[in-house]
Amino acid sequence: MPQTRRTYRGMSAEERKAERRRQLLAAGLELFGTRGFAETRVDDVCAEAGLTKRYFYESFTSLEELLLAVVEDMLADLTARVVPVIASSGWRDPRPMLSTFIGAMLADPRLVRLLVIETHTGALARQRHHFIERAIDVWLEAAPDRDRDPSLLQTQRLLAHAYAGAIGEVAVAWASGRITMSAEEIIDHLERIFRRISPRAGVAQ
Amino acid sequence: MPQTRRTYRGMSAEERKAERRRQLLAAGLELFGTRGFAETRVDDVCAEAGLTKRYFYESFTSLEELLLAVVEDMLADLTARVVPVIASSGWRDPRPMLSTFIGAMLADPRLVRLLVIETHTGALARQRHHFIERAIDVWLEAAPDRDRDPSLLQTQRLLAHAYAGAIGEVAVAWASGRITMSAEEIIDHLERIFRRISPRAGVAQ
DNA sequence: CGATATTGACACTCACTCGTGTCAGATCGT
DNA sequence: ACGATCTGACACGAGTGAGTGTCAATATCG
Repeated sequence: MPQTRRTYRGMSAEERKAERRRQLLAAGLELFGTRGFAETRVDDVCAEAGLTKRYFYESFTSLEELLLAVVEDMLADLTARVVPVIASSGWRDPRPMLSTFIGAMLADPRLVRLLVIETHTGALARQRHHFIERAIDVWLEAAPDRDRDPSLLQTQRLLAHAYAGAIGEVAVAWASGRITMSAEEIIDHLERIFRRISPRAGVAQ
Repeated sequence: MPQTRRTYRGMSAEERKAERRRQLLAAGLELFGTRGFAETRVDDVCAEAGLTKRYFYESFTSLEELLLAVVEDMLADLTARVVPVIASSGWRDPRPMLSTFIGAMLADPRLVRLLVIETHTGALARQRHHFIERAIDVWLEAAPDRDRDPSLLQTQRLLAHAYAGAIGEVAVAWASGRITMSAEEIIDHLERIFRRISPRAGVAQ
């Protein structure tokens, strides 16, 4: 049992631990995002991170905990990028929001696997739903008051899920090479879908 | 090594084997459709089916093979029910198709889990895509000639994926109690979404 | 009733992976 | 340089589940 903590390679104990945790998160993103959670072992993550099991259990107690942390990170990143965009130009022009959100997934197929596919199972489902609910809240926050009509809330919720599902499925189809379009074209189509689905445009029909 | 085959409980050897296979498929639907594939063991399926492992390996070589067979069955059922509906009134009035397709999932939450969630992984992904592609084909088959414009095919494909994703996500949200609406209302909304997304209505806009 | 096919319960081996432990060597503080 | 800490590689036991085998009990045919 070590009594004092020394610096190694110019890093303090906390820095080293944080760095190792970072490496593990990166390894988790890579493996969970490519071969998937079900096919990933603790030793695989360690090998990918260039560490040993000792340091895995230093920061996480199980693979699922690592998965949760990885998804948490990705969703936090995404939220941080998308929220201000929605808040500023969201309701008037949905394209910046779509471009940011979808662009991130099209830029890194691992995100598709991680955020769309893997989040259907287990504890991740809660994160998925929480993220969608938060998206609804943020969106309504930026909306004109008349759209906060409580009778429309259920509809909003349904539409949000429908739209999230549409984006996800298109992203999956693209990631597996079943849709051969440029990111621009895909965003064009999704923007058009969004504009048509949006209740704002829908009240009038 | 048995040399002759006898009848048991009034059934021939083939009938008994077929009956056992049927029981295993039902057990698979129940377990895969509730706790999910990842949490299901061979012994669980056998217990649910009221059989022993011997008879599992009589009809299947692995759990994944059983899963494939179960999904295959469900998709075949769904296809058999939806295709004629599309062929008859599909393009003019999408509601019967939606009612059939979505109604089946809302009537049995196990189908949601099985067809929407579990089909994202492994060999099932191919079945999922194959089903969607087939849906596109059948749909275009019933469409007026002008809609077969090849330049619209890529768009059709994207829209089909988007719509499939929307239905799936809504079904998941409903199955997990996050959407509290009657099946009728949900179908209403999805029909509206469909009518707006449909390229038929979209060319003008 | 006797012989044999069929069945169900269960024991058994094997492979895999988790989580922990050990230990020699590298690195740092003094 | 020396002692203590930190690190990486690997060994080890435990638990789980797959796939196969055994055997007594049961049902059928002659």
